[in-house]
This record gives sequence, C-alpha cells and structure tokens, in this order.
Amino acid sequence: MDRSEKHLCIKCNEGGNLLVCSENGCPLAIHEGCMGCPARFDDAGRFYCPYCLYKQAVAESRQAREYALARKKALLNFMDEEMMGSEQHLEEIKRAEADGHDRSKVSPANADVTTCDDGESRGKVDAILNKPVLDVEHQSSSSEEEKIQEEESHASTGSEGQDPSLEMYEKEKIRNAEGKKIQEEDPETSATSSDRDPSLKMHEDKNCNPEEEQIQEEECETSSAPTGEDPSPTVHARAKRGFKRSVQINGDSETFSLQRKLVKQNDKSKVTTPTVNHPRRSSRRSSSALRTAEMLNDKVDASRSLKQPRQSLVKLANYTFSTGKRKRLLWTEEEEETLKAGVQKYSTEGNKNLPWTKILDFGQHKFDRTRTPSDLKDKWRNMMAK
DNA sequence: TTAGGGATAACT
DNA sequence: AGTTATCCCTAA
Repeated sequence: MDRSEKHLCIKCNEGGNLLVCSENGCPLAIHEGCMGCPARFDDAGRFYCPYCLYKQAVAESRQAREYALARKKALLNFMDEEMMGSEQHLEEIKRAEADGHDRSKVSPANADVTTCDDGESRGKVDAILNKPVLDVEHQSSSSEEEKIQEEESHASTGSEGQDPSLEMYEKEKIRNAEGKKIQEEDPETSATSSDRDPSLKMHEDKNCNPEEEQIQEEECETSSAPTGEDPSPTVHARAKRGFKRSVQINGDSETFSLQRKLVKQNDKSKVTTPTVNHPRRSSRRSSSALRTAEMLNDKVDASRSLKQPRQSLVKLANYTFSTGKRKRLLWTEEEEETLKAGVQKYSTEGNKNLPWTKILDFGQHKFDRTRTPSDLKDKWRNMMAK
C-alpha cells in the first residue's frame, strides 16, 4: 500500500497518512477518508485513484470491444461456412429422400457432413439454418452494449487462448463487482459529473484525447445548475441561460482580470488564450467548456506537480462564472484584424447577412478557439458602432 | 445560421 | 454611477 507522509491531500490540502496513486505519472495523493468512495487496491496492495481506474477501465473496455468485434467477425465467418455446408447437406438429404436412395450415396465432397447425418445433426442443421442467423441479425440491431455482453459471454465460455486484454477486462469486472458501475455501464458514457471529485476532472484533461473530450463535453452539457444560496432574479435569469451553455465552476475572476490587463498593457501583443493544436471545436461544444478544457491543457504540467495540485483546481475555475456564463474575453488586435479580413472576404453586396461561421473558419487559427460565430457577429457590430 | 435585443461583468 | 464590451437568448 502506498502511503506517504510527504504529500498533501488533494482534497483537504493537509498532510498525514495519504494514499498515493500507484499509476505511473499520477501525482494524486489523498486521505482515504477524503476519497468519497472506497479506495481500490490491486492484488499487490497498490492504491489506484478513481481517475486512473476509470482511465484503465476505458482502455480495457475498448480492448474488450475490439476483441468482441473480432470474435463476432470470426463467428460470422464460421456461420457462413456452416451455412453453406449445411445448405448443401440439406439439399443432399432431400434429394436422397426423394430418390429413396441411401444417404451414404451423397457426394464425397460432403462426406464429412454426411457422416454425422442422424436426427441430431439434422436438428443442428435446422437450428443453424434458422435460428442463429436470426440471432445474428438480432444482434446487429440491438444496442452495442448488449452485443458486447453477448459476445463476451460467448468468448468467455469457449475461451481457448483467451485474449489477455479480455482477461484484464474481466479481472477488472471482478474488482468492481461490488456494484461500482464503472465496468457495467459503458465507461465511455457513464461518467457523471455531479458527484465527481474535481481533482478527477483535473486529471481527465491531462490526456485530452477526443474520447475524453467527448466525455467532458457531455458532462458540461449535463452538469451545471447553480447551487447554494438563493440567487437574485437577475442572477437566476442568468443562471437559467448559463444552464444551457456551460460548465458549473465556481471561482474568482483573478485570472481573467489579469488577462485583460495584459491585453491592455501589451495592446499589440497577442494575449489570447494559449494556443495548442486542438481539433476544431464542434458546434455543439460550449465555449465555456472549451475554455476550461484549454485552461486545463495549459496546466498539465502544473497539475502533474504534486506541490500545487489545488492551484490548478482554482485556476480552472476562472473561465466561467458560477452562473455558467463565460467570462469576458477581450478581443486582441490580431483577432480584430482577422475579423475585418473575414468580413471583407465574405461580405457580398446586397446581402446584409454575413456568414459568421465561414468567417470563423476562415480565421480559425487567429481567433481564440472559444469564439463563436455569434461572438464574431457581436464584435463586428461593436466595431461598426464605433 | 443569423440578426437583434437584453443582461451584466468589467471598466472609467 | 454611468458606460462599454462581451455574452447569451430568441425569433426568423
């Protein structure tokens, strides 16, 4: 068991008898009592934090899925062959019966089949001809999870030389057998945000692969009701708006104020949110979520540091208000120039409407990634008003 | 998808 | 306290 006196608990920020995650590179240290869920240890007694377990589960689930699909393919190939053999077999049988001939006269090519031609095998053939095909069809129309479960059970019952990934997967399932849903539900879609440790969120963004981005996105869209004190009517109205669009994160505005000051000070400098090569935002993605995500990306190193795990948590809170509204992001001169260029390029005479989406794409490398077509429109309106 | 209008954090 | 810039919602 990995306990340490050296670190600070990621939740209460105090030292003491801490569990330190054994996952390579994971800095998480936490009091067992602060976990909020039972601590998990592997066979060797090593502690793994919920995030790493979750990551592991996702990876293993993917492997299991691949394995299941491979099994399915093999099954279908098997079915095809079996079908062909059986159909021929049946034809031979029927012909033989019709002719009143001895069944042993069937062609040598099917000799291997005819040798087992008794009532039982005939039943088998019928079963193969009728039922399994339907089953396969049924499978393809059922949910993916069902498929995998079914195929898993196939695989585990007749497992010669079982895929190691599947073994791991099943091992994990046993480990989670006490009702924790991480494996039973599809891990790729099961994560809920409401009861999750923010430190896990911090973790998640360390490896910002598309799959996890998606998870995060879903979380962003499903979380976020203002909590705590009774909001004023205006705040409430705003919260209602925010509900639709963004992440519920509480925090102060220091970071953004600082950013604004920098923009002012440097004026011509390119103080935008840091640019990392990200896939283009999806239209569904809330920009506040994006800001959070990119904030996190930029704090990867910090979050890996054991020294200040909580600082990252505080900082990630600075991209939105508690109501969910995005914090104000001033336009840089570069953005403004890009916007002008875009408007110039896409404005057509006689058409009042401007294709803000196209303009956004046009300047996607220059605009902050959290900008939306509507932001461009608003900014242009503002610029024109001057 | 866009325009228009309202809300409000941030600034002066 | 007033103004501005940005964000967000809604209707078309």
